[in-house]
Amino acid sequence: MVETLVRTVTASEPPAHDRVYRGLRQQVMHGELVPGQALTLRGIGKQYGVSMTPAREALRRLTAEGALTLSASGRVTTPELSNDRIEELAQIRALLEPELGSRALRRAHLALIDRMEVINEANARAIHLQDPVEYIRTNLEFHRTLYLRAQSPAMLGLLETVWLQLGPTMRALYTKLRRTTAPPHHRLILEALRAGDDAALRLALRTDVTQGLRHLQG
Amino acid sequence: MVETLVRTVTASEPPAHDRVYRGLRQQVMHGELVPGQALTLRGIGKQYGVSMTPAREALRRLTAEGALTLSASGRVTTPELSNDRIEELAQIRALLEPELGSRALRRAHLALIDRMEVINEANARAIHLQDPVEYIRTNLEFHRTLYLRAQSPAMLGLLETVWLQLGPTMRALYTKLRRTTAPPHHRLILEALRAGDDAALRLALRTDVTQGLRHLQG
DNA sequence: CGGGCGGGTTTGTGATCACATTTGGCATGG
DNA sequence: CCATGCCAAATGTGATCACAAACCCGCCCG
Repeated sequence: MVETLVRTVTASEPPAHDRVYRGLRQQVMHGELVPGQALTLRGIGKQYGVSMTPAREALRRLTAEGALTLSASGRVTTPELSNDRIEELAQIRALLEPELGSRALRRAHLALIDRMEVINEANARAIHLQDPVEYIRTNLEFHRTLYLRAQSPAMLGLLETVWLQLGPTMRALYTKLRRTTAPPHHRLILEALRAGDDAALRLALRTDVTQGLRHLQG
Repeated sequence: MVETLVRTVTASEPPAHDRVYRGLRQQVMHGELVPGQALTLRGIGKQYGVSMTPAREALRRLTAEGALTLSASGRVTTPELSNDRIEELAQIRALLEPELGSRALRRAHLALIDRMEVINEANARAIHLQDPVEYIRTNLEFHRTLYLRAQSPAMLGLLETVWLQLGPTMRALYTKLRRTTAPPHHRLILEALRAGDDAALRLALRTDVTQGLRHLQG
């Protein structure tokens, strides 16, 4: 355990804890982890080739964002959300996403819509291939591409913490219902964007969000 | 530095990093810290009688919530918000708080309103005494008492991170304008609650939030 | 055959240390 | 008087260790 004493610094790499954080964050948000999955300091450390200290910081950061759950004894797991909690998080999405979409609408140009179109095709492919992680990833990227244009970094930041909390659950839901049909309301979103129709866009975003998550609830 | 080797454990105290976190969080949210205030690991550690490790975890957690800002070199300070950012955070409050109030309205009973009345009187006292920290504290407690009834823990959690981000700025604003007049719209909020008027409550909350922060913006 | 109890193992917590980078201020030179 | 370079102090980062609590699993007793 002494082989990495010399860190060949090429160009000031990002800190180790940040690398660990980003890796885990992506795993959580994209649904690569199942709800209830346990994460240990030494396990994460070994996985990323670092000691416990950076692993601890990464986990602390993620739990602070709600991406992970801290048990009373300090154990860290991916969250197992109650149906009430899922419902509430969906309502938060339904509150924030139309607002972000509406703000983005004024600034949306054609290149943006084209880019969303491309992402949406990748999303359809992921559905056809039954690839849950890729489905979640492209779906979030579709939405984020739009919301980035809203120029509201704080609101987008809040929304991303909501996505983080839903990550493992979305994965579980997806593998449970195994949909093979096309993505539901993305076409409506794109049409509203092209038409510059604010009300239609808000509605399409809201239904896309609530529809996607209300399929379980039982 | 070896005097605390024996930790007289009486009844399983909370972890040190949590104690540090709570202390700092309250300082930030209540505006006890000025924007741009620097916090060092060793300084925090000495202040709370712990080593760097718990201090680091507390700071990491707070920066993850947006309560503190991390410079490129890893230094931690309280945030100095741009006017745009203040405006955006106010808009988020204006989006979340009417929603939370509306949800609480159905479940609000007289005892709750009485309690808010008491808090509001303490708030008026703080204004009269020109006590910014106590003003901010009672003002937030007034709102939180209402929102707790909404039974929407995730949404309230998001809102609290917004409050956290605004904490130092609210302090700076308060000491800058030194208002001595009564709190603006709290009476309207209480009246709407008593009347069970959803629309009036939403409006009163929204204006209370935006009014309070739009006084600077320069 | 089921449930409580034990003990080895795993795990989080906090302290400490070495190290590289950054910072801040002061002297020097223009 | 201001800019610049330099050095000591301050600071964040990551590794390692000791320790107590929690956990897990199998054994034994009822």
